[in-house]
Amino acid sequence: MTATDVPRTARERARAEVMSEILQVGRSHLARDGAAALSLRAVARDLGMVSSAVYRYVPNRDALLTMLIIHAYNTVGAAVEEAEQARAREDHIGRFLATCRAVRTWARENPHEYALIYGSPVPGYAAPEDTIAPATRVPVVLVTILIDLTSAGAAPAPEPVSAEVVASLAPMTAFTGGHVSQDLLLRGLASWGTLLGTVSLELFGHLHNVVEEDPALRSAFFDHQMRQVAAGLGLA
Amino acid sequence: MTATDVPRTARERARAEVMSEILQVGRSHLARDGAAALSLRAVARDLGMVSSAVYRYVPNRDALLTMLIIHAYNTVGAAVEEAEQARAREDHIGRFLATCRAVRTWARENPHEYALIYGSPVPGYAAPEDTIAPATRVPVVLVTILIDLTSAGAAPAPEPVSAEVVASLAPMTAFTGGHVSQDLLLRGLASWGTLLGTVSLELFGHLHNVVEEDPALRSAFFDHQMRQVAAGLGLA
DNA sequence: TCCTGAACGCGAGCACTGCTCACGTTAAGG
DNA sequence: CCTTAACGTGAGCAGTGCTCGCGTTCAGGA
Repeated sequence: MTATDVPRTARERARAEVMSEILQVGRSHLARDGAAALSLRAVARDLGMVSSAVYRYVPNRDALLTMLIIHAYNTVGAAVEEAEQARAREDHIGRFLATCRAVRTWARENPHEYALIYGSPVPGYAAPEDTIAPATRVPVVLVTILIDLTSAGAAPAPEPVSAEVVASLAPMTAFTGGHVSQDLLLRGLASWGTLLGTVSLELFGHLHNVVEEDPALRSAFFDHQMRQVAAGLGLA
Repeated sequence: MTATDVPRTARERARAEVMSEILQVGRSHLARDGAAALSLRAVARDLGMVSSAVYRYVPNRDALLTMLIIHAYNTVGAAVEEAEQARAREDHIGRFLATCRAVRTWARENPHEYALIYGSPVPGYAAPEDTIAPATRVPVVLVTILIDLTSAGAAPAPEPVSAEVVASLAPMTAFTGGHVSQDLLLRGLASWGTLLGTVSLELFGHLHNVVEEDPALRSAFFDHQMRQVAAGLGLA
């Protein structure tokens, strides 16, 4: 069971090690210079290899970017899950705010990673299959809060939603089953949009001359906005 | 007055023409391949020039991107202004929804342009001075609606806002004067974030397996979300 | 135990990019 | 008319992604 995916031979060991080194160097380059400047040759140089050697491990530059995307999704997902699980299960608003704050904090600490996953898609559009699972970690946390909120009977009375809009949510309701009202689901998606929109506005410089730059004030602003969003979800 | 900025000599004429050709070809390349693939050499080729010749007109690639950014801001700004002005001045919710729809429609028609201005910042971070005025056109429309709403006495009763959050809004209130309550301003910023967040989610593929792909359903979903946002602004 | 084939690292090379520079040409204005 | 600045050219530098043929090294079957 556990032995199957653990490297045994020296070669497999070496390969795994080189692989993780490539990823690590790639991450540091991404963090320093951003995705646009990520260069396989530069990564190879840092590793003391010739550039063509990395192609034994990584098919092309986009594949490396994809790995970094997956890593980014996983780190923000882990950060969010940890922050959210630190709150009591019945503290719905606390869990929600913790989630929002964790996303923003992670984004501010890793702006290039954030831009990579929530900014303009860098590789040729089609998100590889492997990215979708990590990408769902944060949304899953949010949806879980909505489910818990509903099963605790604390969800606001759902307002009616047109049949067409209900139909548009089909892929989503396949996940949530009937555990969350369509109305609350829509509000949840809106809050997801507001969260990412607000963080993107801040990180991408669109709050310049709009909201004071001072970090404490920026945090206060963000907190206020997220509390407002929480209120829209029926969270006290 | 008008004669000063109109080209007179043949040389100035030619220069202006080449300049606009560069921009036009740049725009078509951006629309086709995206910002990352924009190449000065390719633009030069399309123009029948040698690559170094374009440097007589454009200092570097980033400058060309900046021009495209400005152009993008202006086209989305114009589209929004036109859509919004088609509504009656007292139809606040109609103006708001028209604005939202215009942004989304423009974004769907010009995804790479949208990504350029509202996605990850491509050039070396610092947004040049020339971009800020065009960038404000859409937000100005939104704020104007809020001002009109307030002066029509139709704004919802403002809820109290902490002193710290008020302080964070200093740059913004410098623009609006006292014409809009701090609470409404914050809600307006949230709706701006939700609008961009929702459009970004859709355009950048984050609604995959979340909201049905069918264009009509996507539009219905977006409309519902924006109506919800409008309700949060006190718009019927 | 040997030996075959796969994995590996290397260096050269292709096509492309941004950008610079010295060079003739051309046109504008004193 | 003639100087000066703007223009377009082509060569060239440094960097990129990616490919390919070459020896080497190692793992596992005969």
